[in-house]
Amino acid sequence: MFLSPDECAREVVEVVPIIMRALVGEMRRHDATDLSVPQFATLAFLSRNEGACLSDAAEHFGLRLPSMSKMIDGLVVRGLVLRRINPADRRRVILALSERGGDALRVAREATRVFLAERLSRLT
Amino acid sequence: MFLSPDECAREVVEVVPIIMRALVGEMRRHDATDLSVPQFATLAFLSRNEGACLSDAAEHFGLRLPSMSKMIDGLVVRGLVLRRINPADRRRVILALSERGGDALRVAREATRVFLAERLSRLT
DNA sequence: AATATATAGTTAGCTTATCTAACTATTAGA
DNA sequence: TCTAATAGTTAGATAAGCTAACTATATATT
Repeated sequence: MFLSPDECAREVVEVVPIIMRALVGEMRRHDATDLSVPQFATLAFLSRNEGACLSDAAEHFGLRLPSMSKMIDGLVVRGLVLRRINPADRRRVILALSERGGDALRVAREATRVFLAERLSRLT
Repeated sequence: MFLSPDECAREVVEVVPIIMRALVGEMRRHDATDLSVPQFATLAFLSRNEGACLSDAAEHFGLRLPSMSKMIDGLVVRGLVLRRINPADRRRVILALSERGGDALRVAREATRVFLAERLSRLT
């Protein structure tokens, strides 16, 4: 049965955030890597976009530059992401996963896979 | 075509938050009522659960009591929600929409409906 | 070539939404 | 009656987003 626009709006605005919060909460409790969802997503983006600059990442996630900058900063401090200046355009930055970042991403992906598989198997 | 567990995990963890943020951002820019998504969801819950107590709401949203308490507090201060002590059990609280809260909810629902309808009509 | 404009990022400081820990007040149970 | 449990609040921390204002670099215009 199809949803009316009102019902659809209700679903999106009321239900999706609840699902997301539940997921985030569960992951916080179970994820061995101790990555937040945005951190996880950022590592995943960089693994598929080696050498992206900050603006690339910000645009991909629909974030403002300062937000993205802070996000990346946390990952750089933790040694998961490498940030160096682009010699061809010294305003720009070149981002890449470090070896530890790659490891963390693999662990987080596996943990997420296990978590979701377990959850999904409980649904009808 | 079905998604592999890894792909599914990627979708959920990377794509859903982006969609949510986009939605929240758009709504912030367009919504005449100036309600955040959690505030909107809280009003909607109360409109369907007149007289709920704080724990009911917290459980429904998967939040801790202090988080829910703060949330409600903001709405009470804005005059959108009424909070009074349950005379039958004076530990409990009885929550309800005020008249203004009902109005705000109607306006927000309509704004959301318009926004989503416009967005959805642009998808294939 | 010199100056003006545009772009890429960072810093500072604010807001919202979540959490835990510790507290108060009230009810229920031994 | 004294103790346990329950409902909610307060205090304080953290994460993730924002805007405004800044620096540094590159590009464009005279």
